[in-house]
Amino acid sequence: MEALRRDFFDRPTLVVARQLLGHRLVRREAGGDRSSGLVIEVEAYIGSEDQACHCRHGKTPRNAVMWGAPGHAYVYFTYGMHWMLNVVTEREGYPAAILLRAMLPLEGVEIMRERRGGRPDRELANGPAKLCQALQIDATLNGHDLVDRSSHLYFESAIPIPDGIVRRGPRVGLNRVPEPWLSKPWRFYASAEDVLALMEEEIPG
DNA sequence: AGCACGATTAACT
DNA sequence: GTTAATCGTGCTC
Repeated sequence: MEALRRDFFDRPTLVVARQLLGHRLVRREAGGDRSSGLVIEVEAYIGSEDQACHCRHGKTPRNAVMWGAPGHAYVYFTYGMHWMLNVVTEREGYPAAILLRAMLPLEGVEIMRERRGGRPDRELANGPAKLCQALQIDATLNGHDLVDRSSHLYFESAIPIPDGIVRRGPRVGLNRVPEPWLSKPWRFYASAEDVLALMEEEIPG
């Protein structure tokens, strides 16, 4: 499998968000083991006009990575206990990123179970904070280059997700965000069941 | 199956 | 002082 290249992320954010579905997020553990999963849910945050975007009030120490080069990780802490992973998109100087909201675990399921406190498998990474907990993602990965196969966290191309199983809708969890931003259909997702069925078609048995 | 709530910390118009 | 791109629990129907 090939790592995604930087120019994959140097495109309009909605295009990247849609295309990111079905690609594999790989965590290289300290001992060299891999854990990974297929991206099945994302949300786009685009520009300082987007009133749901962290960059709506300009550049700050927290959101600085979003203004930088595409293909880097923007990791932030929220609600006093949760980490969120984003990948930066578009040209340097234009703040945009994609929030990784859910993945279908494939490799390293055992270590994910441990990190997730023995929760049922379908709850290992079906939320942005759960995904980070499952892959042990925190501030040390903020600003990390995700376009680098030798690094601790990167993307690999995996299976294309057909339009037929892609769903789209408003971003979730937004507080006090005005229209039209509140209703922008900038969330893209596919059900874990549909993606599993797709994988069985590709590789019968 | 769905809703309400508390947890807990860092950044900040 | 207020807020937050969430999660898990506990309660009700």
